[in-house]
Amino acid sequence: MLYSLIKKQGITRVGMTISTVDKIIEIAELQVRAGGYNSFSFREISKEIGIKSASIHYHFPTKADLGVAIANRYTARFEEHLANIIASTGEPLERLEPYIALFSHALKVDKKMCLCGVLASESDVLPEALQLEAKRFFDVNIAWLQSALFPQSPQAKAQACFILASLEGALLMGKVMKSNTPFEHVIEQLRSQSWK
Amino acid sequence: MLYSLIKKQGITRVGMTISTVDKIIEIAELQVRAGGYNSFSFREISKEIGIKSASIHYHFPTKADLGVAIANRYTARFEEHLANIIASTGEPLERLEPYIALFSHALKVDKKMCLCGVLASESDVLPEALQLEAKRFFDVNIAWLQSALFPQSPQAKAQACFILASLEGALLMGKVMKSNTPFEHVIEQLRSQSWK
DNA sequence: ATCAACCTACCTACTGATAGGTAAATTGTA
DNA sequence: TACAATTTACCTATCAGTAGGTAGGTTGAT
Repeated sequence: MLYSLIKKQGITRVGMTISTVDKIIEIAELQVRAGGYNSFSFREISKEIGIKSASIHYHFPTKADLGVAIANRYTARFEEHLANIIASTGEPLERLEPYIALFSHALKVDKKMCLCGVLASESDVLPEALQLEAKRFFDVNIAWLQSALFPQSPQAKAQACFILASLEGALLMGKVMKSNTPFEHVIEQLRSQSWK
Repeated sequence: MLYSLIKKQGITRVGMTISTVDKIIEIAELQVRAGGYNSFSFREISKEIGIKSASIHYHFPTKADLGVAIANRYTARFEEHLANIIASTGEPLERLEPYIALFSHALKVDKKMCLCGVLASESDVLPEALQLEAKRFFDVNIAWLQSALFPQSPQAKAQACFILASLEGALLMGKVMKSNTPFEHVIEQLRSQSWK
C-alpha cells in the first residue's frame, strides 16, 4: 500500500527500491535520446532490467503509451527545474544561465540529446499522442522563457523561440560533431546578446 | 553509352528519364527526413518505385551504403546552393538572407526537417560512415558561414555555429509545433543581430 | 481469496540481406 | 560485320532475426 503509493508517485531516493515502471521509463528514455523513437524496443529494455518483454506490456499496453509516459516524465522534471530557477533567482536575466545549464547537462553529463528535440525531429512518424506530448515541451519552455526572462519585452516570444531553438540546435551539433565546442560557441553568443 | 553517362552523373531534366538510383535516393531522403534513419526501409522504397527490394541491394549493398549516398547527395546539393549565393551577392552580410532561405525552403516547401539535422539528433545509433557524412554537412556549413559572412570577424566561428544551430533548432520546432511562427521568430532575431 | 506483477509460449508482420536466375544491353575481338 | 563474353539491372524465393502484441498460467503478498 505504502509501497505502491511510492511507486505511483515515482519517488526514488538512495537506498529505496526503484519501481519497475520507473526503470522501464528510465531505460527507454536513454534509448530514445540516443536514437529516436524507432530505435528503442521492449525487448531491449526487458533485457536490461531483467524481466520479459511481455511484462512491459503489463505496465504499458502499447509502445505509444510508453513513449508518451517517457515524454511526460521528461517534461515534468524539466518543469521542476524551471520552477527551481524561478525560486532561486531575482532578476529575470539572471535566469538565462541556469536555463542554459539544463541543456549543458544533457550534452556534457548525459551525453545525450534533449528527449523532445529528438522526438521533434522525427515528429512526422510518431503516434499522434506522442507528437502532442513532444509539442507540449516546447510550449512549456517558450511560455516559461517569455514570462521568466522577458516579462516586459514586446519581443519576448521571439526571443524565447530564439533561445530555445539555438540551444536545441546546439545540442544537435554537439552530438554529431562529437565536440562541446559548437555548444560553447552558441551559449557564448547567447550570453553576449543585448536582450531588451 | 550516352545514357549510362547521364545516369552516372545523375543529370535529370524535364522529359528526361530519372535513373532508378536517383529515384531510390530521392524517396529514401524524404523518408529519412520525415522519420529518421530507422524509419526508412528497402521494401517501402521498392514499393513506391515499383521494383523489388532485392534490386535496391544491387545498387546499394547495405542500408548504410544507401544512407551515406543520401547524405552525400544532400550535402553536395547544399554546397551548390552555397556557391550560388557567393556568386550572386557582393557584401558578405547580404548572404545571410539567401542562406536562411535554404532552411525556410525545407520547412515551408518540403515541409521536412533538414536531412542532416535529423541524422545528427540520432547520431549515436547510426553506422559510423553515416555519422561522419552527417558531421561533414555541419563542417561544410560552419566553414562557409565563417568565410562567406564574417571574413574579418574574430568571432566568426562562434557566429557561424550560432546561426546554424538556431536555424536547425527552428526547423525542429517548426515541425513539432506544426507552425511556421517559431521559425519566423528565429529568423527575425537573426536579422536584427548586430553582426560584427 | 484476491489481485498485482510477473511468467511462458506464442503470433503476425516486417527487417535487411543473400542465393541464384534471366533478359537485354554493352563491349572486345576476329 | 559477326559473335562470344561480359555487364547491367532487374527478378523470385528464401533466410534468420527482430518488431510489437496477446492469451493464459504462476507467484506471492495482503
